[in-house]
Amino acid sequence: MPEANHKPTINDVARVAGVSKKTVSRVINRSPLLKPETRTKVEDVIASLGYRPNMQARALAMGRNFLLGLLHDNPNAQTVLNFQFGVLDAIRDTEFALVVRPVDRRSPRMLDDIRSFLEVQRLYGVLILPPISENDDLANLCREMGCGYVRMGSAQLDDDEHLVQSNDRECVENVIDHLVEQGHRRIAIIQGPEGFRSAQERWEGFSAAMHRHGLDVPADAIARGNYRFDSGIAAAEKLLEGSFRPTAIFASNDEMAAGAFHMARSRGIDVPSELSIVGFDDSPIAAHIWPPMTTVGWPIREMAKAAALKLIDPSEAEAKQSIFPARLVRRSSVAPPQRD
Amino acid sequence: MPEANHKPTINDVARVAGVSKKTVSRVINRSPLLKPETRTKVEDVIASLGYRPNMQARALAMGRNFLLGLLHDNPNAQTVLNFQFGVLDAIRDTEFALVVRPVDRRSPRMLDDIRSFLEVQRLYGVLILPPISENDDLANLCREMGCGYVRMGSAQLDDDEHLVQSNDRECVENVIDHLVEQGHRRIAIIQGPEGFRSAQERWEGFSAAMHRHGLDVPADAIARGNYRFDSGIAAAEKLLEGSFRPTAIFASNDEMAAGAFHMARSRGIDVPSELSIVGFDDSPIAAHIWPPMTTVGWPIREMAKAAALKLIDPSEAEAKQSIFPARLVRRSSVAPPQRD
DNA sequence: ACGCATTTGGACACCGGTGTCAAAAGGTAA
DNA sequence: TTACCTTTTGACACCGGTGTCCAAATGCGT
Repeated sequence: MPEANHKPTINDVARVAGVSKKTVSRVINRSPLLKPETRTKVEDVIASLGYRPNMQARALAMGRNFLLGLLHDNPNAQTVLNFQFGVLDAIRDTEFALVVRPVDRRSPRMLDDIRSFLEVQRLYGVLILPPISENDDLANLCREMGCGYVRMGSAQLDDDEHLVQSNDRECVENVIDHLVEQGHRRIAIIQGPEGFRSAQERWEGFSAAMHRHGLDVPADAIARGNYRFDSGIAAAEKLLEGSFRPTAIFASNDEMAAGAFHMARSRGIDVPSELSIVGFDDSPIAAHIWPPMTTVGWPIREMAKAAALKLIDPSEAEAKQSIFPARLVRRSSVAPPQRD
Repeated sequence: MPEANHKPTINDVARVAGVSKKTVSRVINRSPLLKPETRTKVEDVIASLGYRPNMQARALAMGRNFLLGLLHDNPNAQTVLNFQFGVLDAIRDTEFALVVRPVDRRSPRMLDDIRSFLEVQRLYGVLILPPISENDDLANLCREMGCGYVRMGSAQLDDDEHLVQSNDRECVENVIDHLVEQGHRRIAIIQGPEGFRSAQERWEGFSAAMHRHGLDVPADAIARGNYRFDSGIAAAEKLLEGSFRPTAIFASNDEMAAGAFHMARSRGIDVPSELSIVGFDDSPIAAHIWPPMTTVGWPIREMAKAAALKLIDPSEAEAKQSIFPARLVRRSSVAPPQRD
C-alpha cells in the first residue's frame, strides 16, 4: 500500500513499475541500453509518483555532488555578480546549484584552503574567474582533485583545458582607433595591476594601436592602478600633472575611469570637452556617472553561461576554448580635443 | 595495513583507535556522553590520519546538507553581493558552503520552483533577502520543508522567527533633520516601489520627520521609483518640473539618487549649490559619483554575518531578532539652499 | 528446433555516515 | 558478593542511490 505523504524513493518507483532499482537508475541516468518501452513505462511511473532522485544519495554513491562552484578573487565585485547571473542562467531548470567561494589570492594557505574546500564539497566542477584563473597551481589542483574546471579570460593554455575569454586586446585597439579618429594624439593609459593578464592584454592593445598610428607613448602617458576607484584618482592625478598633457585617457576598467572623472572634476577639467575618458567593462557605474561613459562592453553573462555549460553539458564541452566579442559602447565621455 | 593514498573513512579511524564507527561518529558530533579519554584517543587518531568526514554521507544519513542558501530577488544587485560577503565571512572556517539562488518574484511558479529547489538541495538553512523576505508564503514553505530560515530587513513577525533588520526609519528621520538644519524647507522624496517594506519604512521616516518639523509634503513633493537608476531620472524630472520646486531631494536608495544627479546635471542644475540630494544604502555609486553623495549606510555585511550565525550557531540563535544601526554618511551632496 | 552472440534486467554489495537499542562496564548500596 | 542503576560503547539496520556481474531474454544463422 502506498504510504501517506512519504517522499517516493527509487524503490517505490521500481516496485510500482515492476522492475528493479537498477533499471530505474538506468532510466534516470539515460543509459542507452534500455528497451524503449521499459523506459517509457518507468518514466510514466516516475511522473505519476512525482519521484525526484535524492541528490545526497547520488552524491554519496558517485563521489561527486551536483554543485557548480564559482571561485573568485576579484577586485571588481560587479563582475562577479554578473558572472553569477550567467551561471545561474545556465543551470536554471537543471538539478545543479551554484556554490560561491571567494579566494584570498594573497594568503599563503590559499591552495590548502581550496583543496580542503574541494575535498569537502566534492563539486561537479568549478568556474575560475580572473585574476585567480591565471594561477596554474589552482588549475592543477582542480585536476588533481578530479574536479572539472573552466578558466575564464586567461591566456591560451593546453589544448585540453576549458577556457572562455573575450578579445580584450583587439577591442582596446578599437578604442584607440576611435580616439584617434576624433582627433586625439596625446592619449594616456591607466593600466591595471601588474601581473594581471587582463591588464597586460589591455596594455598590449593600447600599445599596439598607438604604435600603428605612429603615436608616442612616453612614460608620462602611463600610470598604473589596481582596478579600484581610488587608484584611478591617483593615476589620473599623475597623468594630469605630468608634462604629457593628455587630451584623452584610456582606463583599463570603469572603476578607475570613474576615478579619473573624479580627479578631472575636482581640478575643474570638463569631460569630455577638455578631456576624453574611456573605460572598460561597461559596468553600471559607466552608465550612471556624468557624463555617461564611453567604454568597452563584453558579454560576461553569456560567457559565464557558456562556461557553465561546458562543465555540465557534454555537447557544449566539445569546443574546449571559446572567445566572445567585446565591443565599444559609445556614450558621451569622448569628444574631439580642443585646439592647443 | 594502511593503504596507499586512500582517503581515510570513519571505519579506518574506528579500526585504528580500537573503537566502533559509532563512537567515532559521537566524537565528530560532540556528543556529551563520551568518556573524555575515549574522546581524546579518537581525536588523536583523527588528527594523525588526517580524517575528514564525508559531507555527502552525512547529508544522506541526516537528510540535510551542510549548505546555506541565499534567496534573493533584489533590484539592487550590489546589496546582494555585500550580503554574500557577510555570509561567507560567517561560514569561513566551517564546513558550510554558500549556495546562491535567485528568485523570480513575478513568476507564478515561484513557490513551486523554490519548493523543488529546497527538496533537491535539502539545505541546512536559508537567508532570505528583501524584498522577497516579506513574502510570508515563502517563509511558511521553508518551515514546512524543515529548512531553517532568517528573514532580512522585514517587519516584526512571530516571536519565534529569525529576523535581522536595521533602523531605516529612524535613520531617514536623521536625514531630514540634517537637511532642515542646513536650512532646507522644501524637501521632496523619491519613494521606492510600492509594496516594498523598505520603501514603506523610509517613507514613514520621511513623513514623520517632515511632520515633526511642521513642513508640508504636497503631492508635488512625492515621486515614486522602482529602486533603479532610470526610475530615479524620471522621478527627479517629475519633481523638478512640478510647482513644489524642492531645494533638497531624499531618494530611497542610491541608484535612484544617482538618477536624480543625472537629471539635475542634464538640466544644468548644480548639486549641491542649487539642489541637495541624499541617497540611501551607501553603495559604491554614492562614493564614486560627483559630487560624492551624502547617504545612509547600514552594516549589511555584519547583518548578513549575524543572520548566518543564527542559522548555524545555536548560541547566536538565542536572540531571534536583531536590529543593526544605520547611520548618516556625510559627503558633499548637501549644502544650504540658495535664497529664493 | 537448436546453439550461440547480444541485449536487457536484477541481486547484491557498496558509498560513508547516523539512529536505535541492547549489552558491557563502572559505581554504589545492601 | 550480589543486586541494581547509571554511564559508556558497539552491532546492526538504514539513508537512497550506483557499479558489478551474472542470469534471463531475445535475435539470428543453420
